[in-house]
Amino acid sequence: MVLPIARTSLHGEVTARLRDLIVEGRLKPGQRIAELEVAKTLGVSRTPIREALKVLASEGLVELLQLRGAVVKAFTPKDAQDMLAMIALLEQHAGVAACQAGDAEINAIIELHERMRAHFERRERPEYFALNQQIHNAIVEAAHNATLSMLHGVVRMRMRRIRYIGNNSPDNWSAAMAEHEEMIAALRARDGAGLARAMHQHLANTWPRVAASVIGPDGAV
Amino acid sequence: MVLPIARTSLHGEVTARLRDLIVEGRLKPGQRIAELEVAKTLGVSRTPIREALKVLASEGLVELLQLRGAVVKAFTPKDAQDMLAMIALLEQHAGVAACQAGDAEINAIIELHERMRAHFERRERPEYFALNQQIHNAIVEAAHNATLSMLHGVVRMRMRRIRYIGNNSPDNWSAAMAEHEEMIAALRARDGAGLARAMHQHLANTWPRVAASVIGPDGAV
DNA sequence: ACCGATCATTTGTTATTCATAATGCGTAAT
DNA sequence: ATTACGCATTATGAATAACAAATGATCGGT
Repeated sequence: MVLPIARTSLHGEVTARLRDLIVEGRLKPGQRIAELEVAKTLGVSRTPIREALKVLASEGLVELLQLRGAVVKAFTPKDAQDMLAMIALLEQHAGVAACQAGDAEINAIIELHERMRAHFERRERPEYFALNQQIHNAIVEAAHNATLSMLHGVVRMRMRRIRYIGNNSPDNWSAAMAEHEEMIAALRARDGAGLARAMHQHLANTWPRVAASVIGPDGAV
Repeated sequence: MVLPIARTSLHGEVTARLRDLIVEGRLKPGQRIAELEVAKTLGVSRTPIREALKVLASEGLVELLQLRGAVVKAFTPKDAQDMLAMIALLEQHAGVAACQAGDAEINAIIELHERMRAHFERRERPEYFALNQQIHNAIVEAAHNATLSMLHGVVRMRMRRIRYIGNNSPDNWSAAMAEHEEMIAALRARDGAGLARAMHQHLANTWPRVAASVIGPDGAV
C-alpha cells in the first residue's frame, strides 16, 4: 500500500506543536504565549501562529485575552471532575454501542487488552498507559458515531494534560487493571449494560486516583 | 445595570457572521467560501477571515481543503441521527443533574415552559421554537457542568442548521408539546430518572419529525 | 515611598508581495 | 469529435512591513 504524500500546512503544524507543549506541561497553566517568541523559536511568521492560537482557543486549551494575547488555560478541580464525568458518560454510551460492532473490531480491542496486561505484569508504565488510552479510544470508535468520537476527542484533549501528569502518580494500579479485565469480559460477552456499568465504575475511580497528584498549591490543576 | 462596552475583535465578529450565514443556510452545504469574496462583502482584510475559517473548521461547520479554501460541510442523515443521539445523551444527563439545582433556577425553567405553552396555544411557531431552545439550554445550564455545556453547545451549533430548516416543517406539534409537559412535570417533582426518560423519549421522537423535511435529493442534509 | 507621565512592547489589523497549486481554456493530436 | 497537453489565470498559504491602540514598565517628580 502506498501512502499519499503528507500534505502539511504550516498553521496545522504550529497548532499541533503548541498543543503538545501545553499537554506535556512545558507551557504551564496561566503562562502567557507571546506570538513573537513562538515565531522566533519555531522560525515562522506571526500569521500561522495567530491562526493556531485561535484554534487552540476554540479547543479550550488556551484563553484569548483582550489585547494581551493567549494564556494557557487553568482548570479547577471541579472542572477536572466535570470533564471526567463527561468522559464517563460518553464512554458508557460508546460501550453499549460497541457491543454491536463486528467480531473483528471486538477482537482487536481484546488483543489490545492482552498486550496491556503483559505490560502491566512487567510493570512497564508508559507502555501500559499508551495501550490504556488506545483501548478507551478503540471502544469509542467501535460505536461508529462520528459526533461521539469528536466529543470524546475534545474532552480527552483537554484532560490529556492532567492525565499526562497523573501518569507518574502511584495510583492503585492493580485495581485499575482488574476493572479493565471486567470491562473486557463484558465486551467479549457483548454485554452492553455490564460494560457500561464497568466503565462507569472504572472512570468513577479515576478521579480519586489522580486527584492527589494533579492538584497544585493554589487548588488549580 | 450598566453593560460594559462590547470589546469586539474583528476575527470574532467575522466568525460569528460566517457561522450565522452557514446556520441559516445562506451558505449551503458543499458551497465554497472564497476569502476574497468574503473580504470584499464584509469589508475586512483576508487575515481575520482566515482566522475565522480555521475556527469554524475546528467547530466542524466547514471543511478546509488543500489550497482550495473552505467549503460548508455536508451531513449525511446518519450524521444527523448520530448528533441527535449525542444531544439526547447529554440532555438526559443534564436533566438528572438539573434536579439538584436550586428552586430559583428550576422555577425559571418552569416559567419558560409556561410562556412556551402560551405561544403554542396561539400557534406562534417562531416564538415557540425560540423558547423551546431556551428551555433545553436552561436545563443543560442547570446541571452546572461547564464541559457538559460546552459539548452540548458544540453539537447544537452543528445541528442548528438542520433544526433551522426543520422549524418550518409540519411536524407533530401537539405531541412535542405534550412531551415537554411531561418533562417539566418531572423537573418540578425533582424526578431525575423520570426527566431523563422523558427527555430521551422527546429527543428520540425528534428525528422522525424533522427527517422528512431535511433530507435533500442527494440524501444529504 | 507613592504617584503620575512617558515610553517600549505587544497585539489587532491592513496591505503588499511571493510561491505554489488548482482550475479553466485554448490548441494540438488522434 | 474527443482527448490530452500546456499555458494563463486565480486563489490560497505564508511572509513581511507598517500602523493604531492598548497594556505594562520605566522613570521622574513630589
